[in-house]
Amino acid sequence: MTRTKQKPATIQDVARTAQVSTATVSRVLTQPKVVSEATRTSVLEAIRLTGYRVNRAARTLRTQRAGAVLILIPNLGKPFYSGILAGISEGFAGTDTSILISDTEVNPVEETTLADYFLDGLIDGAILLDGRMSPTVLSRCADAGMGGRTVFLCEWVEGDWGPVIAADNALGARLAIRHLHDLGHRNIAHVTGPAGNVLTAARREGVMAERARLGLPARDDWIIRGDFSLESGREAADRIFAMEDRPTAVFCAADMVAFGLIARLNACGLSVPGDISVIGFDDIEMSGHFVPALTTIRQDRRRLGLRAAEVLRDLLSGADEQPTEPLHPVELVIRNSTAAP
Amino acid sequence: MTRTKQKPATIQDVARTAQVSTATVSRVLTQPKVVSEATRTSVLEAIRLTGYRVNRAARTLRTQRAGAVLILIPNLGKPFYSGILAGISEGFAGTDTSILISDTEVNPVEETTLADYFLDGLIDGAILLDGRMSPTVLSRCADAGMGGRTVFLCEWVEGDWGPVIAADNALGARLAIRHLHDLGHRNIAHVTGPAGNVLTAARREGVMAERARLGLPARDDWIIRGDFSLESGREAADRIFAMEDRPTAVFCAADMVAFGLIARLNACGLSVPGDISVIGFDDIEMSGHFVPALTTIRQDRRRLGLRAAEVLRDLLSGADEQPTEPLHPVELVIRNSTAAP
DNA sequence: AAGTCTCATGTAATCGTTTACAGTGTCGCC
DNA sequence: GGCGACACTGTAAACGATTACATGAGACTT
Repeated sequence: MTRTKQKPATIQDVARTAQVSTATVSRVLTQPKVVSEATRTSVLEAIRLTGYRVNRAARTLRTQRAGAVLILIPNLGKPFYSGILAGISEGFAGTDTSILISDTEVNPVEETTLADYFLDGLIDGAILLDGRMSPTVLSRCADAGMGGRTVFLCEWVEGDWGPVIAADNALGARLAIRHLHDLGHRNIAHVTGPAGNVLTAARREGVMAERARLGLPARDDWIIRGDFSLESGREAADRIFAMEDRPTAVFCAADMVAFGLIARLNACGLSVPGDISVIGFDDIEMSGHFVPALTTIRQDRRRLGLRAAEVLRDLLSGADEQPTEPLHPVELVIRNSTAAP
Repeated sequence: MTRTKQKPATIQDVARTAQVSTATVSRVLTQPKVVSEATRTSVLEAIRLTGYRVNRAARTLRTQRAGAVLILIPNLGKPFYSGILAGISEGFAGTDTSILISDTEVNPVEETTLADYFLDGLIDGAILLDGRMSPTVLSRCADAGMGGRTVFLCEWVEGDWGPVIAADNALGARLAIRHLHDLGHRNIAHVTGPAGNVLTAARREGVMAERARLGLPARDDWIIRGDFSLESGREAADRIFAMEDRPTAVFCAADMVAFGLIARLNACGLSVPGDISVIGFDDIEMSGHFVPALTTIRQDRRRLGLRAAEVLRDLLSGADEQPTEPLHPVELVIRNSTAAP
């Protein structure tokens, strides 16, 4: 008598099977301590027998909690984010919270979308990795009850919109410059991220600070605007190649930029690190496999994701927000793309 | 009198405001035709006024439809998938269906997980991009009512588990071989995907068939096992470099493999396409930017995703399944990594 | 004028949980 | 013996939508 296409069992079925009330079954599921050992085991047995699974919609409706969080990612295609997602996922493991992922590239966050998620009761909170969100949108979201249920990760928006989890980008930049300086480089260029991006700002700031500290020449045309893309790396390479006195080393604000830059420099007949040293930022998976293997600044993406998940969980459970250390460590990974000039 | 932290408006509030019953409001939302022009506009006005949004949980509970589908992806980190996601997303635009994304790398599909999504009433259907799912898991899912609510995309599992949307991989492989042959190559190697993968099989089959058709030498050691990864490309390069009579051209089962291969060949002192021509498969974003720009076989990923979404929609709406053309076109994109021997 | 049909709307049951409140039984203690 | 405390458990009212069925008003037919 194998049931194949039966309707899913409800809490009623379990209650009937275990000869208790639905309330008791519910209690076994949500606050096991208050129900006696005997009935608890009998109910659990009934659950096993009936193959019961709690209906999320009903629970959500009743408790007014969605049991889900939204992760808003600028561009899923970027390899940078997979480790982050793994960390977030890990952080929510065992909490029967499901994770919705949305790509702001694919589904642009228009005026209301994010707020709608909250209003529709689809999510309890969100982790935002997109620093381009407008304050207008954010304040709408705050009106929608989003206040205190949002965490920024990696990127963020200026203003008091919620806790921020991020790597110490400025420190990373300083480490990069220091490394190049230690190798003997004095003329160091920097390919930045896109304008208006908080990471761009933090990293450039680090570059400026360290360059000043070390007394390195601060030429404006050695700060080259990029946008974290491979393509912008190639453009930067062209710019550098055309300079009369070229820098001997380049710090790229992202590994992808470094790849584009190196490929193009090679095509122009310049070798890395022979003629020019290049250092990146992020340490994405490919960086170790590239030729030459890329010297870069690593952020522990899994850990960042994990931490963001924890912070959001605390936020949602109303736990007293343990002050999170604002900046996560970064690490210099020395490989083959940097050498003495 | 701006309401800031008001509870969200319910259908009751709208009904009261518009002086109609909740049934009428509901009808305006779900079957606008049956309600008179006059009341409809009045209700819509009331909705605007109250800022009402339908509560998904309540609707799901009542209708027993989740209004969501699950996308199961092997590895979100692979750049290959972003275009696919965009297409899927496009395919569901305007259907108030939300899209859940799950990464089988991050959250392995254990015995029950996928089935649970269905049982919990969390999703109405799924698009599966992971060909590694075991038939055991799939048959559990079928028991959970998954039958006829699932679509395979790109990869698939042998057996009658649902419609399959995929590019014509065998044709792609043949085009690649033909292109190399047209350039004058006769000694052509192939770096395959991982064992047991359906794409690996289809592409290798295409290679075999075309090689036979063109009367090319069929040496077994020119079929090199890979796994779609950059790393496997590097290993293949080492193998090829060590051969006494090297092939003059290599067809890689994935662009990433080609990148690893080319980088390593360069490191060994072999130039591409000078010494060896290399062609990839997929045409991921980076392929056009790589140096040399990679000749490859393009699949229209956005379109594949779009089509999968459409098929799933039809499946869910119970529409008579219009027989989908089984294989989607592929296209040879000629760039700079292939040349005459 | 009565019957019938159509169209628009209202009434109320229902989906499957959770949980405030009430009830029962047992025990200890004055 | 009565009374409070305690530990469980049951009853039933929500949560916010959808929808089968009932109702009422015209319009049209005979």
